[in-house]
Amino acid sequence: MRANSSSAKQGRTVTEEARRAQIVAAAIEVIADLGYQKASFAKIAQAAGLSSTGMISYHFAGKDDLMRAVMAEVLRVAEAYMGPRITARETPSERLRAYIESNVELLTEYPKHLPALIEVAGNLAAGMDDLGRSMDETLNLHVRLFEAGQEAGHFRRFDARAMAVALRGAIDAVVTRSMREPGMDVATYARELADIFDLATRTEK
Amino acid sequence: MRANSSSAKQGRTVTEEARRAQIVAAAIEVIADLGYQKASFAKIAQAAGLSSTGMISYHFAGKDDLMRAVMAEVLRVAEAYMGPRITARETPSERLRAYIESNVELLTEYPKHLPALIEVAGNLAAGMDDLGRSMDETLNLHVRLFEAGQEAGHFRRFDARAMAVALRGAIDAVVTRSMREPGMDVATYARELADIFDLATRTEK
Amino acid sequence: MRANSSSAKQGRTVTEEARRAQIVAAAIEVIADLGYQKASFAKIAQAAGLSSTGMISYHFAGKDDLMRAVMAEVLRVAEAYMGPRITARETPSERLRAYIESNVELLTEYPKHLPALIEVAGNLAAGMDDLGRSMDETLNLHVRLFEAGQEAGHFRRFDARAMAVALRGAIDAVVTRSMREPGMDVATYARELADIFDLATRTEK
Amino acid sequence: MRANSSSAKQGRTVTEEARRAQIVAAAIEVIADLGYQKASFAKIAQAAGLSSTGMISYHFAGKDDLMRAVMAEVLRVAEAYMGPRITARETPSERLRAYIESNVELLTEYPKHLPALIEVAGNLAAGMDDLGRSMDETLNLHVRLFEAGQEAGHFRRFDARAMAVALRGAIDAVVTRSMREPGMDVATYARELADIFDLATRTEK
DNA sequence: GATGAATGAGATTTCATTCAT
DNA sequence: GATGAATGAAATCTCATTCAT
Repeated sequence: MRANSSSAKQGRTVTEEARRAQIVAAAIEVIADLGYQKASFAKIAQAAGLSSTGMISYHFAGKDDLMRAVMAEVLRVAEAYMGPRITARETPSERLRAYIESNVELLTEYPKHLPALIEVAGNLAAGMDDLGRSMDETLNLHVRLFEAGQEAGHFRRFDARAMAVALRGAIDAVVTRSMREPGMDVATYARELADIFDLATRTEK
Repeated sequence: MRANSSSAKQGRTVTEEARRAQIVAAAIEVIADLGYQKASFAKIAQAAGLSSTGMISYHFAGKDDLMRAVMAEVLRVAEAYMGPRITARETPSERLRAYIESNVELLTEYPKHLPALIEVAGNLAAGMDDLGRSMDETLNLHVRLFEAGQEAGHFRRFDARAMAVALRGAIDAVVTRSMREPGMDVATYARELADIFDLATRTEK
Repeated sequence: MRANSSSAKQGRTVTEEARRAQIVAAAIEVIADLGYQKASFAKIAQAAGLSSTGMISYHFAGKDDLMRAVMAEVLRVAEAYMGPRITARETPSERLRAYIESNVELLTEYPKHLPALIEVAGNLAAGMDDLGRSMDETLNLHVRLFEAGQEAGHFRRFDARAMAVALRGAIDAVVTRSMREPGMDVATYARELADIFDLATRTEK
Repeated sequence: MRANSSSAKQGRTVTEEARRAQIVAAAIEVIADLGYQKASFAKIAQAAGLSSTGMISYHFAGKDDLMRAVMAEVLRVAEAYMGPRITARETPSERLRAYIESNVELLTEYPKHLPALIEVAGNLAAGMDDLGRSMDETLNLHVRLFEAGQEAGHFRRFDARAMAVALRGAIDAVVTRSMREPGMDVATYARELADIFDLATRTEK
């Protein structure tokens, strides 16, 4: 009966892990293409080449659980791509720029991941507090980065949380825009965003 | 019968206009509280004190039509509130600050309006291109504002569209955050956002 | 309150009679164009230039009552058109031919009437037995016509009721066909039908 | 999921085929008894012993799809019953008579099938052109049969299409009549109809 | 482990009808 | 006499989930 899985990792076989990955990948595709609303189990199963939705229910405890897995996967990919590019830089300013640029680059490398993330995050059901918290943690990361920069004297004094929210929102807006305007020149946006937050954070003369 | 109303104003009686307003108000409330997804006609009818969902279908041609009306109402309120506060200022910099601050203030004055707008905008069904375009127009307004400021020498040279997207996203992120954190100190965010975009746009020394 | 009218004539004012006629005419049009199913009060009211369906409910006791009136009107028009053309002939054979031809001609003169009749007759709700009986009467008329012809020696011996059913069905089929094929050459069908039933009824040898 | 089946045969399991057949059978029953209009999914599901209308939507893409299946089933049964009886005869005249008689006999063998077919055909929604065309093909079959008979000299010269329309209409009228008059003596009608069209088609002396 | 089938709740929409004015 | 507004039932369809095999 396979008492359904929660998002916490349990003992899973290799095949099961593969199936889950396949479903999550299909979900990301469908969510990015059709939006959260129309991303029904039926559509996802079809995209994954499965013959029934039962298979999804079998591997995930419910829609929420699947969405959790989608977010986790996107965050994993994002961390893998962006992490090294950020830590390769030394100063907070350079890291901030690297963060923005690598984040926007993700849009080119994995065009469906960030759109899917935004769709899911924008439709978090009440009671999925854990997911909300996981988004908050990402935000807190930004906050700490800004605070560290301030303490080191690289950044001017500003409300780190407000800056983090603005940064998140600005990047998300670029993602959203790229959904509506597929052929968009993403690189320009990356550069401009980096400039904006560089000017906004740098120590005033 | 009353068949189908489109979002374009037609000959409507006073009572009908009142009912429509009542329904739209209820819809804004419900959307802000429960999210776009769970804002069914049933919930909205209940919030509006109507006995059946048929009443909503009677006054609006469908969910899309109602959503159009919701957006129109929010934009109307926003324009009425923000417009005078912006035009009262003279320089582009001051107007930019007034724009940001009055926009965030709206969150205090009409706590459900902007959240509702964001929910609706984030769930635009395919084929509601007119709504998408109406959002684009708002963006274009920003673009023109920035370009005007640049030509007048008040703003540095930057990609006006990218700046507009960033601004929109940053403000929306504050709105979104305030939804998750009801007691939030909004004024601080307003001031910080204004500072950020002041620094990001001002002519470099 | 105008306790609603049944199809039996009561004391009606001139204006009321005019309104009823206007509604019936609109109903015939709509039924012929859209079919019985989609001929809702809303569509009929719209076609009649009325602002609400309430007006129809006010003048007719219900959908059944309206349909009764539609049938009565069509039968009235048919009788007025066909009656004289039939009685102008003398022999049963000639009258049979005149019946068929004038009936098909009606399709040209009043293109919506017979289609509407067929739609209504084909969707008689259970419990509208009176309407069913009124159709039966029309059929009985045919039966009597055939029997009279047989007794007078103009027609061969056949089951008059079966012949009547066949005739009714053949004519109705032409009407139905003309609905699906608007530009159809109706005259040919009229002539052929008349030939068929002439051959089928005439005294053998 | 099973999403949507079209009327074209796809890979279906045995169980599914059985369920579909069961639903179609129930639909034929309900349509014949209550008429097309009142044959809602709810009634059909009940007649089929299903617990919900969802089951029907699961197996058929919509009401249209179910109706298509109903027509296909009736035509299949009719062909299976009538086909051999017709081809057993040699001359066009005999075949015509066999056609009529076997068609009317169907009414005794499968009392609900032809009534259901007529109800469905009479309520074809706009946009179900394929169904209309499938009815036209049946008609064309008649046309070709008549033309063949004419060329072979067995039939007099007449408009084959008009004759086909008359034949179809006459038979349908018998079916319709048998619906209103359940205990009707169908055999008499069969014989009389055969006589009528024999006389109407035979080479004139 | 996996599949197809079944379920039942819930969504939007349409409709005929009624009622207060 | 007439109108617009309101009603509530019913219809089709979609969905996430469960279950037997």
